[in-house]
Amino acid sequence: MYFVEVILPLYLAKTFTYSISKAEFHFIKKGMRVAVPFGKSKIYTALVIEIHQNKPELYDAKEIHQILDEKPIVTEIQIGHWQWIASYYMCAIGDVYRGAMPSALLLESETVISQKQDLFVDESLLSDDEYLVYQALQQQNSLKVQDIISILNKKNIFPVIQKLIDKNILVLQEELLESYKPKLVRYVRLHSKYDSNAGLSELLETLKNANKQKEIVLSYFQLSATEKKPLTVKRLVEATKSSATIVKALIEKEIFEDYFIQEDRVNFKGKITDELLQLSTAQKKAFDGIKENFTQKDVCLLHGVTSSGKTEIYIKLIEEYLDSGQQILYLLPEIALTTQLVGRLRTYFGNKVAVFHSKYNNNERVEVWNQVLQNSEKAQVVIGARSALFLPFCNLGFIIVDEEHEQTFKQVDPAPRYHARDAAIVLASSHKSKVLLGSATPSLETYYNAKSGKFGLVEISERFGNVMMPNIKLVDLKDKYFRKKMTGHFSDVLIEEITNALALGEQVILFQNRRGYSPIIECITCGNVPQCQQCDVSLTYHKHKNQLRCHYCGYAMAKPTHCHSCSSVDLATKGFGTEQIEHELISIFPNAKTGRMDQDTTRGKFGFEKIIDSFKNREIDILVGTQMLAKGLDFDNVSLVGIMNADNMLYHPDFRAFERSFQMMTQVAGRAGRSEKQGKVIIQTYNPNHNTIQQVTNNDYLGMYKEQLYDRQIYKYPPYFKIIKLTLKQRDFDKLKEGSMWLYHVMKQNLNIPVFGPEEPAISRIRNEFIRTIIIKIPQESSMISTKKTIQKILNSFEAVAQYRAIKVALNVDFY
DNA sequence: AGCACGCCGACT
DNA sequence: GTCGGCGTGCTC
Repeated sequence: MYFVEVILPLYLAKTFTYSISKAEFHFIKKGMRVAVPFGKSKIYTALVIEIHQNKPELYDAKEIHQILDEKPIVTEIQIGHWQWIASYYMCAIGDVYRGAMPSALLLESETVISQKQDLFVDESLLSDDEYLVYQALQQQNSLKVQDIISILNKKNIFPVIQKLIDKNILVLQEELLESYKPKLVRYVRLHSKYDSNAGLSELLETLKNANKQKEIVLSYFQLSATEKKPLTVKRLVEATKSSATIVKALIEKEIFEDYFIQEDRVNFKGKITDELLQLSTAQKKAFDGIKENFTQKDVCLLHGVTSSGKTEIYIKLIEEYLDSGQQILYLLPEIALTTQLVGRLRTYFGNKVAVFHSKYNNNERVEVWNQVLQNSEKAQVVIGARSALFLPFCNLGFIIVDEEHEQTFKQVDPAPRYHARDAAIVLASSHKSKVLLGSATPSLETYYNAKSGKFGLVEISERFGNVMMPNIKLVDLKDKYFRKKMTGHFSDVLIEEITNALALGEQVILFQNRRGYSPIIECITCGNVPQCQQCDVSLTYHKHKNQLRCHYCGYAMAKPTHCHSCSSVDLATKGFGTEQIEHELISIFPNAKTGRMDQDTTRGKFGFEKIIDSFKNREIDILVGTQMLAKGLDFDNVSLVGIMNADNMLYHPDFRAFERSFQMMTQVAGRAGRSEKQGKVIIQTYNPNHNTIQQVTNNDYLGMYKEQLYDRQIYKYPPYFKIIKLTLKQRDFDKLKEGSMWLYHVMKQNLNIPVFGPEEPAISRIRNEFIRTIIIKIPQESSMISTKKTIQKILNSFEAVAQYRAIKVALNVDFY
């Protein structure tokens, strides 16, 4: 009796037991994948986490379907880390497994329908639907469920299939589809019969009437003599300016033969610089400080103002860990940033740099996974967004979390809702490795940890190359509107500064944290604002497509010509977004070239790079963008940054609104003045005296930190309180209201800590589901673990109530 | 999560 | 009478 415990890639908290043979028992190891039947018909890719001989008593374990790996592809450290994530972030281990593995490694079965061999069918006994399926099977020998759905044009096809099975016509099969395909490159060589030089002259003789073919054969000899390496078909065709057909003809004549070599999809072919990286005095001091800290502490915060040259320090540190033969993980908040950074790191570390992020396709991800697992030379330094954390490191020495304050490190949906920075610190401790957090505007939590001595702290207060901090000017919008000094959304001061910058051939960045043309359209006569049918939000106007769109569910409609409520044609736009700013720019500066960077213009794999590149190449004079601009991009010719409206960030109903506004404005301002000249920043605001705005102006991080920390303590927020947010969703408004009230009361009674809610969020309905939230605040002194246990118990009894079962509850631990 | 079962209203 | 809606329960 031999068994394995496995994790399934489903929302299931439990592990499952399957039986295996004795031979399999000796072969299977923890961390290997096995295909297992689960439920009525499906086969899933499960992960073995235990091998044992304890027969389950309550049920008969099914046998596994097949073993998928020769060797473990997940390490024991990973399994431990996943279990930590599942318990800390209160989600199912299956969720973590599914989120962590590249989907190409998680094969699911698909039902394949085919016809029985050698059968006689009396077609008159078939119904119309049955006949259609039968006919389709005469054309192709197998069909998928989806095919039949489209053939019959209805959803529930199972009864039809069942009848055909009963009539002994069909068979069903579950097929596992291997989705990873190695990239094969086609090479060409002389056919093996010419291995000895014997037939060569004869060969050319046979081609004397086929000039083009002869030419290629001669080129082949020439190319392989000069290049001294195997020749790809592609290269040969290009070099001879011929076509693949002629090569094919030669292969058919058995003069050439082709063969395939597996190649990595991602390959760096550039040059590695010989130059040694020289750190400035300030950088060197920080570098030494970090190393000094690492002798005492496992985590260190590098707090360096914008353009203080943090990257060079990272590179120096990476160099040291590389020399000691360890793997390095470099986490970035956004994929958009990787291209720039990868290019830079590759000039130092060449092919040792691997990249891993969500825009990579499945095949590319599997390759990086395997390289990391094998501790391959090619993946010594891994750069990636948060999910790179899940790679199978075996010898991890160092983790960098760059721009650690960025909220994109926290996954919101789906589960696991983990924070990559915090999970990285835990991962590092199981690898006994070090973590460096870097930011110009650290999160309050991290700075608090550094100040309290939990983390080391190293600060750089000057910019690299003695560049001055930008000069920040405030423009009071109330005053400017009153004095009629505004053109659209541009104050006279901003226009003047842009004019000056353009005259000097310098570039300008304008920041508006809102995409679209203007948020809403309002009827002047009756005040009606078009709303989304499925969500509790107003529709956003997009001028370019002349559409109204919902930013939550993606619903789009043509812009109405008249009010749907009172039929008036007087419709006005209210508020403004990037698109409108760009539009106004064009009329104010008709000669300047403008560009826009937001979610709408950066779609596609290289959308972002295209805009960045054309801005870098100075094809764009003025770039308008959303917060994407705030993310550590380096431009050397930007002398002016304008923040169109600082207020809409400040007044978000969120306890982090001021912290975030400070970070965002400071980061955007940091894009200004990268060369000798001091950069200028114009902030347009209705509240020039607001503390946060003053702190940005004076570059007063510490002031912001102290003020916010004080508020956090009073209002019971992190770092003093841990926060768990529960989001309840259901289509039925009343049932949701009732259920959330029940849950709130039970939580309140059983947890001796602050519980708030059930609150109706600002957007109370998305995709026709109503939403309520409950917030639980756990003080530092109470136990996180026992509180979570109690919460889990309460949720279990909540689900046991039949009328509440339809309510979906999502848990967000350390919600951001 | 998926998937089947089972019960109910609305159409050929 | 069937089709399709979604509430319920289970998966080693």
